[in-house]
Amino acid sequence: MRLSRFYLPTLKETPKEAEIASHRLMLRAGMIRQSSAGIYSWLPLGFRVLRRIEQIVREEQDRAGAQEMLMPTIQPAEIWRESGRYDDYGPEMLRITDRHERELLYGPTNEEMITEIFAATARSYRDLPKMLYHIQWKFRDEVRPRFGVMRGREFLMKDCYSFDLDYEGAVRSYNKMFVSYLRTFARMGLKAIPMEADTGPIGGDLSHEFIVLAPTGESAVFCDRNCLDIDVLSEDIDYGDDGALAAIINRFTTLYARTEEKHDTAAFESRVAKDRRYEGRGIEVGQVFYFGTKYSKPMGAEVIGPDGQPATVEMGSYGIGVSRLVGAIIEASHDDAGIIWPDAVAPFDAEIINLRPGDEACDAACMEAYARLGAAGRDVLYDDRDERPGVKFADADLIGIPWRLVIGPRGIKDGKVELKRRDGTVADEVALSAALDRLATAPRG
RNA sequence: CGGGGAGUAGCGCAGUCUGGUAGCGCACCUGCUUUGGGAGCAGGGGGCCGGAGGUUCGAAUCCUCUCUCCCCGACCA
Repeated sequence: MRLSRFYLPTLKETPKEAEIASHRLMLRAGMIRQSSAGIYSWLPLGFRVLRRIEQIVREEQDRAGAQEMLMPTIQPAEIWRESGRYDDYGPEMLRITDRHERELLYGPTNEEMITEIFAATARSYRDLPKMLYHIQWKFRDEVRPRFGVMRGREFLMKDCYSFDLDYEGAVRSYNKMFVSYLRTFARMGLKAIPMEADTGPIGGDLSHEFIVLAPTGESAVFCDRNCLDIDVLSEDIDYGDDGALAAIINRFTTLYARTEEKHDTAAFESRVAKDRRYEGRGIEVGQVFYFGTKYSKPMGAEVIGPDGQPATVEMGSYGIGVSRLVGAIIEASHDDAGIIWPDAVAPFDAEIINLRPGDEACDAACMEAYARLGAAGRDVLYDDRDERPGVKFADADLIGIPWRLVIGPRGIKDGKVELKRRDGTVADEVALSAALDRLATAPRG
């Protein structure tokens, strides 16, 4: 993509409404534009990131055995009356009436809808287990939306629902999602720690929040440093091996990891040696939750069991805040100049900066780089604009593409270009061909 | 929902107290000069001053009502 043709309305000054880094940087980098409180349009740069995050979530859901579907944003009030939540939900639910005076709502979540679908179609225990998910826009009419996409009213969420015949089955599903989440966040370059979460009136210990560590996070978190060192991506995970999954989960759940709401200083200090105590801040990006028959019972989601008797299905739900993740990743990875995208979610793999468009040698070198990287399957942003170098460097820092290839008249007369990582780990003056070899084979994360 | 603040050009702001034909910086357009970290000079375009009523010869400015947005708190993927 040539930057001269790309719709990238960057801002030099910060819009005054943006307080936190991710909000500020997303606005400045031309990723989003606010429509009304807590509701945003996603401009091309932001949309690219959103799609990449969504795709990682999708791949890891599929890998864990969940199946993608799509449910509507608008739901009938009726099914929420069946579950008893229509009145419980309160003013956070956006209620709508259509021309026939039918009561509708813009879905804040989909337990009722999926349960209703499942109840109407599942017959036998042989239909179980199942895990179904979708990635869809939701709406919660927050009293006070803030922090940009981190706490919007409209947000993109992946929600998955599991259906099992009994508690043991539900735990297996829960474990699959738990491990899937570990992999999902790790692939995005995040340290996400599962922390014990409130299970509300249902009780039990089967709920975890996944917290991304970021110094600007909203809640204080306390955990054993050993949590930070577990590398889930290097393992070959077999989702059919219940024992292996349980073992991975045990490694986390036996370690102390809690948010401030559940933090217990005495327990922390007795369970975690002093040098292993980690205290920081974090952002919740996902939650896994077992809730048994809370919805299946009132909505009649039953199957005939092996014994010929009807059995109410055991359910769980598993959410990931996809749009929130965009903000969370920026909170976890930025500096004063701008965003530092992890490779796996970056809007482009590399940016080529032509310091002197119109200079024959620079143009030729840039076009060679652009063509070669494109042929190697890289997504490249080519800054061919007729701007001064300072403007280009500043925009490049701001939008945070992981690799930067700077081609200017000074270097090119010696056949040299500058190859840099946005995160500062690489800054080399090398021959163009060497830089291209390196970029063409660099991991995409 | 309680408390605070703000709506004036795309963005950041001044002007409001003390009414008198709307301004600054950046951005944008044209030309020339520049070109390795947000260039210089010259010229130019762009505003029903959030909206509705009112007071006045005259309202961005005073009065009334209203809408929106932001911050702190309570609440949340």
